[in-house]
Amino acid sequence: MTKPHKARTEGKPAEKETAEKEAGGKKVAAKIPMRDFSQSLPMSLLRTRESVMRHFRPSLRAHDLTEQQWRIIRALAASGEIEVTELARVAFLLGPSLSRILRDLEARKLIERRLLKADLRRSIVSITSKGLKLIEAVAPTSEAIYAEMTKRFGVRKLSDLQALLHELEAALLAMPAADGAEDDLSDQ
Amino acid sequence: MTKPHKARTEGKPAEKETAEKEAGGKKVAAKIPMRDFSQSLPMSLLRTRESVMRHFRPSLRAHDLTEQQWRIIRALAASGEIEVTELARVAFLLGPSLSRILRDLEARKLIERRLLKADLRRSIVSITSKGLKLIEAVAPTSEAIYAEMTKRFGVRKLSDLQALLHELEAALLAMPAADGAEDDLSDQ
DNA sequence: CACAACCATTTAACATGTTAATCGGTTTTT
DNA sequence: AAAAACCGATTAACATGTTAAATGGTTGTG
Repeated sequence: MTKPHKARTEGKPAEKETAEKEAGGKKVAAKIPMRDFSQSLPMSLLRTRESVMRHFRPSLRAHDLTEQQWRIIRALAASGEIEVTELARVAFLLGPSLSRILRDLEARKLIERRLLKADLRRSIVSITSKGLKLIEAVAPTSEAIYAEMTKRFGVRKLSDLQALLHELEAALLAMPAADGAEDDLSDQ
Repeated sequence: MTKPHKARTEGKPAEKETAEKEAGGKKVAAKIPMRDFSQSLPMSLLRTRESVMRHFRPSLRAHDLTEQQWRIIRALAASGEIEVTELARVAFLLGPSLSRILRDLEARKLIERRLLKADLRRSIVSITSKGLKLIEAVAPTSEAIYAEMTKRFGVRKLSDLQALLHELEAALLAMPAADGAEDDLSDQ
């Protein structure tokens, strides 16, 4: 990928000597503020997600569950039995995190594991009855919160948002990944 | 940081999707429907954000920067000088995380700190010239990636998405937080 | 002025994110 | 079959997320 030479200033110019780098003779003042930082897509997604999770955390916490543990429990309840690798995919967790969490959930007897005789490298994970009870205890509250959110935001807008999120995800999955070995200008 | 992965294992049709299942004598009984787990709003936001960050990470990594460190550096470049508490707000980081990261960035001479004489509890953080150079080295690639994303997804849709994200965030901030003291049946 | 209440920041402790390395188990190659 | 190549899962090591507690500094009140 080539480097664009269009660092433009548009946000608020930083006072101080935030480096006046100029191309030619014009002072581009604050330099490279890039898109207003607080409005970058990753930040927007992060903030919005947090504004959502903020409402669910108290309920999970009341049942001694972290967000990730809840994701796993729910995924298991929805799929019955599932291999660790597949569980990592649906619960969107990395292997190491999943490994640790499964260890803890197993100790709490919320889930169970058994080896696959056909391939001893693999194991099958499933939820226990105790785990199911926990879900039954938490789900109503979660559903109520979700319903309230939907009501406040609007079914239609929520649906539109979900659609856009999926479209963006699809568009980016189709976009080739830059390997980070761009230009490597260690000079300067 | 937040960035799940790439656990793929295709050709693995997730048999049995929802609900009850009975393998042998083990009944992984039924449960509450709930919205299809994988389509929950938090998961959608998480996955989409990851699909975005996935493209930026290689570039950041090439410069030995984590996502959070980059957020801080950028926020500083955009605001000149700023107090720690305010920095935590704009970079969307919790105090403890920020404290650690600032310590490291200061050791790397990318940022500086000075106490506020008027109130010794507070300190002002600012970016150094070395930090600015780092930004100049990373920004072009980041901007190029962002531009490519915008091109693939569409300016209009990106704008719509940002708008919906903000609206949802606003709607949820106005929603009272459940304190999680519902029924509290301590498991056991 | 003494002191409690309050505030900004940091430290502590534990869970997860993340990449690399490791460890059995399985498949392929010779 | 034995060695090499692969593979799934875990462990290691370090950075961050998250809540609670500690540390110093500041303010309000008596």
